[in-house]
Amino acid sequence: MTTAQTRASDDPRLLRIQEAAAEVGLTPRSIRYYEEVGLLEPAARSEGAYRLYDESDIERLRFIRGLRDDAGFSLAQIGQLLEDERARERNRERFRSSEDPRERRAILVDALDRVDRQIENLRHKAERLASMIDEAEARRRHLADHLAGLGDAPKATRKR
Amino acid sequence: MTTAQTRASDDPRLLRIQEAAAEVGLTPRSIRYYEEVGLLEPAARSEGAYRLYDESDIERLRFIRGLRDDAGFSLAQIGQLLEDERARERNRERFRSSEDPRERRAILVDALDRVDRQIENLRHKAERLASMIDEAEARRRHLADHLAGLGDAPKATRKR
DNA sequence: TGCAACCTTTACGTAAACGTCAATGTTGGC
DNA sequence: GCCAACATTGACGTTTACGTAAAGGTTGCA
Repeated sequence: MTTAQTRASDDPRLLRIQEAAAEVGLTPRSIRYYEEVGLLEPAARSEGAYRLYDESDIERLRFIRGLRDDAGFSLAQIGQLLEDERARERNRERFRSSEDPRERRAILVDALDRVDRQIENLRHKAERLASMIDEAEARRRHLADHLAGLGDAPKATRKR
Repeated sequence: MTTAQTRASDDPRLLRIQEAAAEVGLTPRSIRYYEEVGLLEPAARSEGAYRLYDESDIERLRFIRGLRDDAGFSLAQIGQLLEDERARERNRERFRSSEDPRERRAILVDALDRVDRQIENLRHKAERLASMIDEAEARRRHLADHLAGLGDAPKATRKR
């Protein structure tokens, strides 16, 4: 029996790799590499095996790029974060399908532990950044004060 | 056994590379590499060309390590930050040795611009991290609520 | 003075995160 | 049904940030 599946190649909301790359600011090579190391898989493949990405793939790619560029995480760390997310999903499933209150509680405690560790980790990074920002702002204030002390602008000081 | 008196050549407060490495939690190789790419130079060399590090070198190495491990900066970025710091130092010098108010003002405006860009940069990273922390904390609260709803601990849950 | 435990430079090896061909297949408009 | 523009899977090249080994010099204690 032939399954008349959603014909991926027809859906205009699916992007080919170059379009997806342009959309999120990556290169096709990077996206393929992320797939190679298990960070994501395209939602579908065309008849001729072209990778096709849907909206959630795009979000995921944006997430990865953000962590890489903005937060400076390695792909391994990003993989860990994504893996944690999947683990949470699985745990929710386990939790829902469990009847034993002791087991349900154990699942929650486990999840709580992991989240705590993750928060600790992120906080550490954030604190380091915060103190760098503080220092920079202190310098900024110092400079601004000096500048104010010198009187105003050099050329056109007066506003008509 | 001998009392291992770590006398470095002249000044006992100068550390050889392995001691410095142990002190800050790096390897000698890394320190040499940082020197190779221009991140620091040892305060002195012994008669036989051993690298000798003083207290300010150690601080600098700690700084580098912190940025690398905690904040996830690349060595190139760290180099940029250290370079900025040296540029600030030079600018202060230029500023002090200048008489012309217009030039002094220009120097300050320039410095202010650079600091602003740096702050912008750091803020971006910090915001990304902050939102990740928020999400994690939301999950944490959610889990904690569920846990509380299940009734209390299985064993000894007395908190202080 | 001897020598073990450091250190030096030089150089090749490696893992991560891609860049860049090359050979070949797919799509879609005319 | 043709063909330019895209895609595929290798496979090798590159940069960063070191690890590691080799060949030899230095230090300092016995």
